[in-house]
Amino acid sequence: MADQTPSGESLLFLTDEQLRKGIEAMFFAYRGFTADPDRILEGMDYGRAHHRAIHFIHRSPGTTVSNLLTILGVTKQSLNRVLRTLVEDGLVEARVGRRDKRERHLHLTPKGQELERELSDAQRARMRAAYRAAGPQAVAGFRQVLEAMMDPELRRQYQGLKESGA
Amino acid sequence: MADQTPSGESLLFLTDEQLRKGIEAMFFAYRGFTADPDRILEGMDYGRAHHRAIHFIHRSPGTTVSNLLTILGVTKQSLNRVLRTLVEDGLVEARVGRRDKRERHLHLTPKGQELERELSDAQRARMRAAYRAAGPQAVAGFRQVLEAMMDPELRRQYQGLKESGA
DNA sequence: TTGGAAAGTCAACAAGGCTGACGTAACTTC
DNA sequence: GAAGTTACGTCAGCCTTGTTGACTTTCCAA
Repeated sequence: MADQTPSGESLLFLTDEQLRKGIEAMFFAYRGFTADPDRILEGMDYGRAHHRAIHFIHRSPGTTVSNLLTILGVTKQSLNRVLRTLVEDGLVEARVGRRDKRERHLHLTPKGQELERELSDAQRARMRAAYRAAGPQAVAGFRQVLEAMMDPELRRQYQGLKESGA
Repeated sequence: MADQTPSGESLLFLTDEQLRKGIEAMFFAYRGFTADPDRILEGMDYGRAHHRAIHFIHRSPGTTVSNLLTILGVTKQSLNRVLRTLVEDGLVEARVGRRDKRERHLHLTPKGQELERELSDAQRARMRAAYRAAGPQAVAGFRQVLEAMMDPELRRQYQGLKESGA
């Protein structure tokens, strides 16, 4: 959809100048996007990597370590460092799999859920303000462009996650 | 603007679930956004930090070090390390200011411009594909939401940069 | 002339990526 | 039941990119 370009001038939105603005918008917006959780995390012993792990464990409770590895796109050594501290500090529980005992199924503890909520409340508040300011139609466009910007493999991850909640 | 919500159900786009999707879209899209330059840079001695410096020097030739500091939001020690290697390698030229000789005005050398073009060609290609797939209206929404998501100070940076080219 | 801004530099450190190698338990296949 | 594979953890070492703190040089401006 949205492929009809009735006249040549509709392509003005594809000029290098327009693209550069989009690139810089991504850069500055991503700074804002991570700013609130970063602020909350600093002072604690955690960083952005812990936030990501917590987010996706909350998002998909019971997910395995290797699932998380492919979603986050880091090495197991890197993820393990993060996960270990979260388990040690009692924010994440790693339950041995029932069918396959090699797997560890990850869950947030109540304490972990509390931090998750604090972080996502902050991040959602900013998203909500931005969404409200821009309006529903802009939001739809926002999501379309972002989705088109993903690597195909990541897009599948995103879409797979997108509806799996219900 | 865009605040008219004729009926309650227009606010459906502000549910926590919608916001979570937006958050994950940002996460995955940003990975795609940086993937191509990262690929080009790996193997060279440069990283994402060098790319950012090169981008903004290209964008605002003659900009000073402290301008760059506020735009990039890093410490001068961190930026200096990047800038030093770029100057040593002959990609960036730091000209002593004529009015204020304390300032260094930064320019890309032909060699620097060559790398800049390679990097931004890759990044623009992805943006262009995403823009084309989503269409002009979606692009407008995309930019609106991103702009609303920035910190006010960063938004001023962005907007200040936005038109200064012509 | 003096205060302070702009720039650069040295040193030390931390977060969070990476690779490589190795170990162990558990599942799968022959 | 032996052999191979998978999932996970861990040790060691390295890199990039961020941080703070302390210090110097230059030089504009009050």
